[in-house]
Amino acid sequence: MGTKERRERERKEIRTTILDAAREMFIAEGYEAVTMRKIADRIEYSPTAIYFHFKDKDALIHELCDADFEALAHEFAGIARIADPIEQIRRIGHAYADFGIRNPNHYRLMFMTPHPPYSPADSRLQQGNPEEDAYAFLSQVVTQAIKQGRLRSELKDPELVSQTLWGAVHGAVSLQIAKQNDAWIDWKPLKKRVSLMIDAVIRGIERE
Amino acid sequence: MGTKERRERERKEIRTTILDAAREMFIAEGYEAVTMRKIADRIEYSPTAIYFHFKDKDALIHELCDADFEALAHEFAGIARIADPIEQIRRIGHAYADFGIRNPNHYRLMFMTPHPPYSPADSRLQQGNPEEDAYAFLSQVVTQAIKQGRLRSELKDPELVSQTLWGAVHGAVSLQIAKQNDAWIDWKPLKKRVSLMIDAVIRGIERE
DNA sequence: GGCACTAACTTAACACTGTTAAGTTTGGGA
DNA sequence: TCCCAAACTTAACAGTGTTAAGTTAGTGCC
Repeated sequence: MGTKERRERERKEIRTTILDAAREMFIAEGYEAVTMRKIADRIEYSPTAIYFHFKDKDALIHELCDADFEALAHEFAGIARIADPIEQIRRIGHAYADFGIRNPNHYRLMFMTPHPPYSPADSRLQQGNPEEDAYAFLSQVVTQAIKQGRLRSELKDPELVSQTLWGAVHGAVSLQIAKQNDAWIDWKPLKKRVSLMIDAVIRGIERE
Repeated sequence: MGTKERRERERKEIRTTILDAAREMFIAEGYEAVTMRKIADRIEYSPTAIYFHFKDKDALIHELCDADFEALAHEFAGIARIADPIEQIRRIGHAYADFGIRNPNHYRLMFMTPHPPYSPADSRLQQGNPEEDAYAFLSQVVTQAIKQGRLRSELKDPELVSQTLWGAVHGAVSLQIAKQNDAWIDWKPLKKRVSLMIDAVIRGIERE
């Protein structure tokens, strides 16, 4: 009696169809372009059919982003093998910036848009697991750096340092995304800005 | 025959009434809350009346933000009297962060939201004038620091340094605005994050 | 085989949004 | 007094997310 299984499989398939259509539109044109009606058009269903598979538009987009949080954590994974924690921090910074620049629309939604409070319990990702939680990975590396006496002596809180490192690179990336077309500023090449940001902030926290 | 003048004065008055209503809603609830109909309700006009005074919603909000760009530049003005350029940079950083935290909704629109290309010609503010252009003020101070040999010898481009400094503080502020309610992260006190960011990045660019 | 039930959909509508076309009021100038 | 133009209103359009109600089709059971 594999009908139940088949049903569930079909259900998952159409779920994926919806997600794929949404992702494509989202990457190409951003959040506003992902209208329920346009998704419906593309997958040849009625708009309401989507609500059978997702609570609302937010839930849909949220699921899209969850996958990207995981992808980010995975991009960090290769860095785990490097021995020097300072070099690890540098690599994390560059990997993070690359991710943001490659996925500006995801990045906007993940890190530049205020959301209603969202509990880790709502995510399928496991908080604190460095393989799935990119922030946890950074925090782990910073903890290592502190333990090894590589940071200035007054920097004892790995969370505070992690949040500062994150903020620095996020600043460079998010200004690029939000203001790259702003003619008011004569923007220097992105790569230079990111590199200087990472170098400067690392130099600023490193023990001399 | 002061009727023409009176007409114009009345026109300006209703313009201001609209702007004031919009600003209030905008501060309290953000961009989405500023609907043309709600503004109209509050000032007891029809929604279409607003279009007589502003091209569209974007133009209205834009005018709101222009005033805030100027306000930011004015907050910097007091810093001009300080002699030490490094101390000036530190003060600019703190003033900028304060501004963002005090005006999160303005900040979002000014620095966290991509806009269609916007030429300096569209603004009533004068680009490059440190009294009206906050970025120009920062850039001026950084130029001074370089001239006085206060920055590391490889840092010769004041624009690149300014953009990095801006990015760093912007990173701390914008993460706070976008993610302060995100339970995934155990946020350290904002003040500590901002201070460490400014100290770290200054130390990272300063000549030893 | 036929009945009933339910998962998976569709149609139609609601309450919003920004925006515009067309019509109305009002008050000053000739 | 007539006219005209500025300043407004009413009504509508095209779009949005979302939901209530109705339909279809396929499975499980007697």
